Amino acid sequence: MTTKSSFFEDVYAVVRLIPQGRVTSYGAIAKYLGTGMSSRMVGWAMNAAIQADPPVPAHRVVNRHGLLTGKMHFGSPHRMQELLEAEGIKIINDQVQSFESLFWNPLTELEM
DNA sequence: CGATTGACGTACG
DNA sequence: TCGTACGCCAATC
Repeated sequence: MTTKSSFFEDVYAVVRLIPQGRVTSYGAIAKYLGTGMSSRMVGWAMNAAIQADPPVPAHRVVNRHGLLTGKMHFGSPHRMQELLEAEGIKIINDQVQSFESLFWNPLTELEM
């Protein structure tokens, strides 16, 4: 893109492309962005993503294990789980059920 | 300006 | 197989 897309904006774009009822991992996004395995940057971007406009469905982004590690950042720890369950995703003990089936890989879906 | 932290992930023991 | 240590890169203190 001619526009100098910031790391954050790029993350927002990918997360916004996540279909409802699907989830992805920080590492997948990080790799898609080409930042390698610096998944921490993705998580940091997510922190700002909540305040981003339009709002980014950060609740669809979980860690490699499918755990809602960032649930505490949604204002209310239960908010993230509520949002995911509202999309039809089952969560038990902060763990996404059938995570592998619900996993949305940007590298595959976007066909890099 | 330097040190620490951070919603992760991989490697090694 | 499980636990601990290290690395990434940027932002915040």
